[in-house]
Amino acid sequence: MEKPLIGLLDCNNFFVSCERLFRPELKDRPVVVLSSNDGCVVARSKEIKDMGVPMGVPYFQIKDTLKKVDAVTFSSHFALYRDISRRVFSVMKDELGLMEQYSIDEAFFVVKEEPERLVQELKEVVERRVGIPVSIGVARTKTQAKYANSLAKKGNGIYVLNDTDWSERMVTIRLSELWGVGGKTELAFKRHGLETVRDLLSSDKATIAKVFGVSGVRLQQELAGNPVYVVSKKTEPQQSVLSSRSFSEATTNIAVLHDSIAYHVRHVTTNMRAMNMSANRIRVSIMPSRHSDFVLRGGSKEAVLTAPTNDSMILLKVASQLLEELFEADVPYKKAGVTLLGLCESEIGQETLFNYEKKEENTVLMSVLDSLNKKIKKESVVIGSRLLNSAWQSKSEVRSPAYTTKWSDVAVVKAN
DNA sequence: TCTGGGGTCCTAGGACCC
DNA sequence: TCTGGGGTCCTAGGACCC
Repeated sequence: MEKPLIGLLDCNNFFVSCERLFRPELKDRPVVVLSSNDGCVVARSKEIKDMGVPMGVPYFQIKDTLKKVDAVTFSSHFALYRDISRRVFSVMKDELGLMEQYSIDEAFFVVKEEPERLVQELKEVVERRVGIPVSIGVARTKTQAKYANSLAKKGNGIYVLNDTDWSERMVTIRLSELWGVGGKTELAFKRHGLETVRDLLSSDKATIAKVFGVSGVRLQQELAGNPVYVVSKKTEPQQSVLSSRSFSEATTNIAVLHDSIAYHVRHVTTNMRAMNMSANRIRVSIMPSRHSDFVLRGGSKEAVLTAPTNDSMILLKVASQLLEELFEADVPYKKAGVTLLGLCESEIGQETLFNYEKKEENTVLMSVLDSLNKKIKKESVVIGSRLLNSAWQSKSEVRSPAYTTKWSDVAVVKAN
């Protein structure tokens, strides 16, 4: 029997499509969605892509251009996108049974037979039931399927890449077009005279291993049609949780940094408690602007906790300590973040004998805090530093209503 | 004036151990 | 005067992805 193929379903211009779902009149209008802080363009409609506006471009650089073509601009609205994302995957699960969610808008799945018919049906069902346009690529491996998906996007939304097709194409496919090959890797390949998929495939495996390490060998295997990355049934447990944000303006004031770190600790621990998870390591990072003379002056520092915890008070203390150690007085910081690592289910975390009783008390306190903040308003009851008019807080000017997650914003449907 | 946020995986180099 | 070497674990940072 034929070896199974791997499919990749990817939502087209996902954030833009989500916004259009509730504003159908924007169907053929140019639309962009901005990152938080309204800093960069993170999603573009086809009209915008055709204008040559690149992904990730700073908003201020193209504000005027967008105005000229009467483009509609949205700030990111992740609660909405996550909700639509869940609907897409739930339809996929109904149709396929087995699939692996890869990102907010992509999932891999196994294709056993009749790839053309299967993906055609899948595309139609998802589009009919969720209303988001999707593209599907099918090939031997995940890396090839990614490429097939890019071909699907250029055509009618479906591309099944067979072996003959692939061997013909690999002569011209540049390594930089592939999944996992970024700017640095591309340069390294070039230095060794490797530019196309064929170049890499005709290289000696041992040499690739020596020069490019395990990632090089894996890429070579995947391109040769030997799957290294399998479609996994169960989702691996998440390994880390991060909260970070750029400041509206850079700061050299450690009090402002303490304020933002405290916010991120609260944010990240609230999420952890909601998932009933604990962490055994915490990392604090503070960074200057990537575009300033201070680029290299940022850093991060980790601490190992005596026992896994999701207690805001414990983590706040450790995080502040780490911040004090990292902080350098002459550096203008633009961004700060907190990561929790070594995640585990709260119940199975190892308790240390000494703080067992204390931990019980805090657990009650934390759950009271969480429910207050949920009932009243986020961040209404707070542990640790919180400056009024937080100097570092971001702005989102043009966020769409919470159509699917807040009753007050539910879309109204009118029938004629 | 204004350049995102949340993840994963890999590796170099130091600490430590025997 | 000459002062081991190999393994493992940890941390920080880099590269990449969406």
